[in-house]
Formats: sequence, structure tokens, C-alpha cells
Amino acid sequence: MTQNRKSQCLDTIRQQILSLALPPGSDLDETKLGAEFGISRTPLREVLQKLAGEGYVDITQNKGAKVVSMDMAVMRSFFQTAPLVYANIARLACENRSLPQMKALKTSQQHFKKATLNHDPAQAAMHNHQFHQIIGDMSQNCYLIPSLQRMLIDHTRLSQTFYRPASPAESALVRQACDQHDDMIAAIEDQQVEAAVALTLQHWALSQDRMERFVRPDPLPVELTIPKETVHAI
Amino acid sequence: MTQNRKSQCLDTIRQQILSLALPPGSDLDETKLGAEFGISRTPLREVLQKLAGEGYVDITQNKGAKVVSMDMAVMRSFFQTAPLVYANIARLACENRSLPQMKALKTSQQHFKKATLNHDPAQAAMHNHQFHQIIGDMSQNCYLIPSLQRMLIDHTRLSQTFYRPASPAESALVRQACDQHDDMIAAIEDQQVEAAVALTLQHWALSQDRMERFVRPDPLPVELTIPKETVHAI
DNA sequence: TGTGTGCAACATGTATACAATTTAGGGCAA
DNA sequence: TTGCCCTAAATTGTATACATGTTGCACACA
Repeated sequence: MTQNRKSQCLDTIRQQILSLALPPGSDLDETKLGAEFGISRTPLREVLQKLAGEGYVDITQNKGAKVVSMDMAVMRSFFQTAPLVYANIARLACENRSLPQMKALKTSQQHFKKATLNHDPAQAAMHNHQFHQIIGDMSQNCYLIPSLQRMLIDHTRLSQTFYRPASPAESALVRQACDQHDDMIAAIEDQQVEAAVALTLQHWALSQDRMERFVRPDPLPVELTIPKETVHAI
Repeated sequence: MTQNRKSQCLDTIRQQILSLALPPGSDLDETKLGAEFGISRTPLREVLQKLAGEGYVDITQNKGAKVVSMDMAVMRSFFQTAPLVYANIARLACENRSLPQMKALKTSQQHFKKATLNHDPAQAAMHNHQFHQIIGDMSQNCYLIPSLQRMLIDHTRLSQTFYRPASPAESALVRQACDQHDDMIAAIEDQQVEAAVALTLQHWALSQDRMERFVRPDPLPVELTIPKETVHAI
């Protein structure tokens, strides 16, 4: 019971960070969160410590916890490092995947597909996160998994708009990403290492393009107009 | 003051894990450690959470903290992944190293060299650890650094015997490793990426050879003899 | 008006008491 | 003897009170 509340708190905060409900840099007040989840500060602080270990938050001495920021320097590293990590995780997943993991991956993909078809962007992003996390588990590599986890945190945050397509062309991209997932499942199941790596890199290229456009959006038209929606800074 | 005791506790436990004073798999008793460091269980538990985040210990629900183990599967991943991580960290270090970091690296190397000359194996291993950690800092890559940290934990634990050379030939290897450090410093300072990567891989090859020999030592002579020293299992 | 100081309110860090869970050992029956 | 269950001790988890540190604002002073 009580343990349930603690792990639920952990999951909820993770989910809120990934969905940008808790934006990068925002403060996490121990007292407030403790009251919110019905647990005292002691276990809540342990939750925050755990989140810090996973790379979701930064804790500063006597200053409390903040959601990890996403500044310029970090973004640069992100785009620089992602292909390396994803490709190698995919390679290892091919070699080490187990049957129950394959099953979990297929289930996750079903949920993901359903969420995209239902136009449920938040759910789509979360299931995409889970999909790639399972591939990480498959790699069975305790050294690379922490890197992957950290990449996925920022990847999911950056791709929040991805599953909220604004045009038919963008919807097509989402469908393409979904198809790539299917192909990746097949490659991993059949242990076709080269195919899995190639697919992973294609999948990344698709993501990358969409994310870079989000970070560096098309310039506003030169004529003065009223923008239809505000783009929040990250 | 009180903060000092907590961070000292953190450092001490880290050091004891790296030096195998706390062997892999050993239990960390909250009450006992708290008494030992003169802090209550609450901050001590936070220390353990932090160590778990850094990959030094594993915490299990209602079972407490254990020093992370080093079983077969992990070792395999270790040797498989190390070149990738070390090489890429070195590449990034070349690109992003700062002046104060260069200074810190040179100081660390001085300490390392002194420890090897003084035949102080424990200190040598710790300063080697610090040397490579600084190269990690130079990379400025928050995604790869967690991987590096985890690799270094096991690398330092595995190489505990390295700086305790048993023969003149082995002493020569230690001197060679020390020379490689000097070369790496030069390559990083001059931003010679290819040289730095090549040196890093050579450095790894040296380590690897020594570590594999430790894990899989020469077989005992077939004739029945009284062994001079016992090799402790990890 | 700008700056520095001090106090009060607030947030974080620690100790301790108590609750819940796991572990170990003894007794008993098959 | 072997296996099982139950109880007691030990260990971990949580709540709360108190200590320590930080922040913001009011006020005095230049």
C-alpha cells in the first residue's frame, strides 16, 4: 500500500517530466509534492534521489531538486551522441534479446500504434519511450543502458510535438515511424544485426529532422501577422 | 561540518568499493555504517541512493544495498563495450577540453606517476581512476559520462592487481601505461583527435590483457604443490 | 535612489521514534 | 531426519520534530 504510493509518485513525476508537464528547469518542492502524493518528506526525498540517479532531475546542496534543463550545449551533445548509442544498443539487442522481451516489445508497439491512430500524442510519446527502453533492456549491457536512458529522456521531451502532427505530411512521418518500429521488431527477432542497425539509424534520421525543426522552427513570415499558436521555449 | 561528514562518508564508501575493501556483492548495513560515520540513518540512506545512482551499489526493496556484483555476463559486456566508450570519450575530450581541465589532468597524472614509483598500488589505482574521470569531464557529454563512470568502477576494481606487479616484466607494463598517459595528455591538449583515439585504444589493449589474465589466471601446475598465495574470487 | 544589513519566513538537512517487512531459529508433526 | 509453521529479533521504510541554511523584504544609511 504505502510502497505503492511511493512508486506511483516516482512514475508520475517521471511521466510529468517526459511530457513537459514539468518543464525543464522547474523547481520540485519537497513539501508540496509530499502533500500531493500523500507521503512524507523522507520517502519523497528518496524518490528525488532516485530520479537524480536516472538523470531526470538535478539536486543541488541546500537548494533542492530541479528538472534537468536542456540548454544549447546539451542539445549539441544530444544530436552528436544519439546515433552512436542507439545503433550500438540495437546491435546488442539483436544478439541478446530474450523471448519474453520480444513479447513485451510487440505489446508496446501495439499500444504505440493504437495511440497514434487515436491521435493521442501524450500516450504515443510515452509508448514510444517504452518501446525504445525495452530495446535497451534487450541489450543487457549495464554500461550503455544509463546512456540510453538519458538520451530517451531528452528524446521524449523533444518529440512531444512529433505526435501532434499539424499537416498531412507530418502525419505521414508518424506512420513511417510506426512502420519502422515494425521492421525493427522483425530485424531484432531474426537477429539481423546489420538490418537492425540500418533501420535504427533511419528511425533516428526521421526523428532528428523533426526535432531539429522543432528546436529551430521555420522563421516567422516577415509581414506582421498574428501567430496562430505560441511556441514555448525549452 | 555535518555536511562534511556526509560527503566524507560518500567518498569513503566509493573508495572502499573501488579498492575492493568492500568486495562485490557485500552487504551495506545502514545502522552499522551510520554509526561508523557518525551520521543518522536518514542521510546515510541518501548516500546509498546516490551511490546507487552512480552505479556503485544496487538497492533492493526491503533488502537494503549491496555492492554491485561482477558476474560473467557483466564482464562480457565490460570487455565488449569499453573500447567504444573510451574511444568516443577521448574524441570528445579533444574537442571540448578546457584549460583548467588540462591543468587538473596534468596534476592527476603527476600523482599517478608518483604513486607508481612509490609502489603504492591502492593510490595508483585511485589516481588512474581520477585521470580517466577527468578525461570524461572534458568530453562535456552528459549522455556518455554515465557510461564511462560505470565502466571506470569495474575497470578500477579489476585493475587492483595491476599496480601490484609481481615481476619485472609487469613493472614495465605499468611504466608503459604511465607513458601512455603522458602521450594522451599531449594529444588532448593539441586536439589531435586521431592520435588521442589511437592512444586510448592502445591503453585499453594493455589494460585488457592484464585484466583478462587476472580473471583467467594461468592454470596451476599439474603436480601437487602448496600454492604460495590464494587468489580471491571476485 | 541605490546599496547594504538584519530579520523573518521558508525550504532543506538530520535525528529519532515508530511501523512494516524480512530473516532466523525453535518447536512440532509426518 | 525432514519439512513446515510460527514467533521473535533484526533490518528496512516512514512520519515527525527539530536544526540548519537560504531567500526575500523592510529599513537604515550613504
